[in-house]
Amino acid sequence: MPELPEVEVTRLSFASAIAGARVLQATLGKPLRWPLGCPVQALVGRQVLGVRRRGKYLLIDLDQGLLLVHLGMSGALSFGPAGALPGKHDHFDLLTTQGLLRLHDPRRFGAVVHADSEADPVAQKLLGHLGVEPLGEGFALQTFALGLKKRQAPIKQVLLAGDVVVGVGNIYASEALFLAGIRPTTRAAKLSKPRIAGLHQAIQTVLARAVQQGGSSLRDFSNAQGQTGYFQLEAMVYDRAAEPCRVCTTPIKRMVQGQRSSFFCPTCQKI
DNA sequence: CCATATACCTGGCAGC
DNA sequence: TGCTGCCAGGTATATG
Repeated sequence: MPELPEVEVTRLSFASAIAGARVLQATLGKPLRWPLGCPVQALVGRQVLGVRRRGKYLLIDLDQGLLLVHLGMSGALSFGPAGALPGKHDHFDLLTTQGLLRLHDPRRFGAVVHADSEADPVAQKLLGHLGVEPLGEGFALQTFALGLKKRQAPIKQVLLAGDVVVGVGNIYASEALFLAGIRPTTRAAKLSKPRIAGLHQAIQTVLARAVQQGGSSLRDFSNAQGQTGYFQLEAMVYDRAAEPCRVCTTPIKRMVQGQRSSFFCPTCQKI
């Protein structure tokens, strides 16, 4: 579920509500992808200063250190009045003076990690290699082109790798490549400058639009207020194998790259 | 350094 | 109904 748009939509849905809250209690459920990295009791008494995002990570700033939250494949946060006991798939609770922040994550590929600062090696191990933010000022065409020129791998896989540009996952990689008219199999280094410019724009267009639409809710994504997203309704290719292209009616194709599904229109995406 | 495969975990679905 | 196999939004890690 969670690519950049879903993570950003989640952030927007609880950041202001939790800001200033004091942690009353913290609880862990089953193990997540990585250990918390500090005694859970150490979170009690901390104050939440705000919530930022880096790639697909949420950074919850505390008065001492910060929490890095990743939603993995199936994670979702909720923030609201405390009440219900944790369910089978609720694996992290942060009870605060302003509400309960809860991580629901059936597959447990997600994580909550404490670090003393962003410069902390614990944080750097997760954030250090990340590429540029596609919706930030720093997403320059020139640097993007330079990054792609060094890579012989298929463009789809370079986008997913996240070391050139962050936040583009399996849905939005396919969608951005469709918008740019580029085949997912094209080697990144072989893209011409105009095609790179088109992709640079397409990534921003797709991600910004998805944020506007509240993200994609394929099965179970919802923001911290429990609201689902609608971008999946306007997806051009993702999960539309054999369905007619919305532009030219050619059946959309599905293929596998790096053990992940890619979707494209063989007519609209020639090279 | 780069490209690709593997592992982690649970649930939903199609097919028999 | 129950079993099996496949599929799913990610990414650190290991292996060429």
